[in-house]
Amino acid sequence: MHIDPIDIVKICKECGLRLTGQRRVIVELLQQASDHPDALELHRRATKVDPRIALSTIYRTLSLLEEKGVLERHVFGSGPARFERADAEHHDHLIDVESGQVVEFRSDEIERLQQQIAREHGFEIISHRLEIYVRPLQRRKRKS
Amino acid sequence: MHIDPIDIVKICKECGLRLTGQRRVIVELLQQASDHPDALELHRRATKVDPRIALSTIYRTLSLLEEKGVLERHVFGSGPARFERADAEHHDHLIDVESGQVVEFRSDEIERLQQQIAREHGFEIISHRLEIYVRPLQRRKRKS
DNA sequence: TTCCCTGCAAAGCCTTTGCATGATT
DNA sequence: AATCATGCAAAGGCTTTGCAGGGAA
Repeated sequence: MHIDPIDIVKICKECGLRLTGQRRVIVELLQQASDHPDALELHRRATKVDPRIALSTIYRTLSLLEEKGVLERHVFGSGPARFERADAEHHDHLIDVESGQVVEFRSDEIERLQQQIAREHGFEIISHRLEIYVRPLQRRKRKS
Repeated sequence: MHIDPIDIVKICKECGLRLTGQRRVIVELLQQASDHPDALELHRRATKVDPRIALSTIYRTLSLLEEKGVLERHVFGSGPARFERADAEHHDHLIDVESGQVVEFRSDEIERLQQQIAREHGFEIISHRLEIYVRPLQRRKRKS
């Protein structure tokens, strides 16, 4: 499965936004990220490239890119918002509460069931989120 | 479907907690609530019964009752935490983004699929949340 | 040159916490 | 009487915002 890179040049051109160094850096970092970093983590990574970049710029850029549909914002548990590239194909998340690791999955069947449930209640779906909080499976039971 | 009332007397007795007027009031309000109020809203309602009750007491009591398994905490979208009685049977939520109304539903099939997905990834489920953000269905298309 | 964008600091929202007072056991 | 719970106010985390200076078009 190939994912097109985020074309920040094109996005800025189309939206009449300015192509700043900060935006380039943030997009590049999100491009590379295989995890789901939050604003602070992104700021840590960004300052390694450009030490002058401000946390507020991170927040502003993330909101902007989310608004343009380039990024998705997730809030797991009661933690800070975490971001990832908007995928062409929607997916949901398994969150390992012990390690904090996030695993993506997709179930067409669950998607279908949701559509059905919404329709039965007289609604149409705008968006949804499904988060499954998990821990690694124990093969054998043992004494605690 | 009948739901047993929250027995705050019993809960306090069992947990070695004190049965205060504030706790009675908060539990009583949650008992009656058919919506999913947040702490501030609960405080508004509580002060009508006892004007001296503090917001921090609301928060403390809500956390306490959540911890005891009496209440469930939900965070919809980016809003404040909202609370409801813990039901014997788990359910998920449809959130009408236009009215803010919350509709509960349950799908055994979705529950089953989640179990299966978690297992396939080598995890066991601790908890999960499924929120479907919706708007009322339009019967006919019309010009905007 | 124009205006958008940034950095900085301050404020905002929701929630938690420290501490002295007050209530329940 | 001994604790535990409360009220009040302050602080805490995350995020947004106001504003003046800086940079892209």
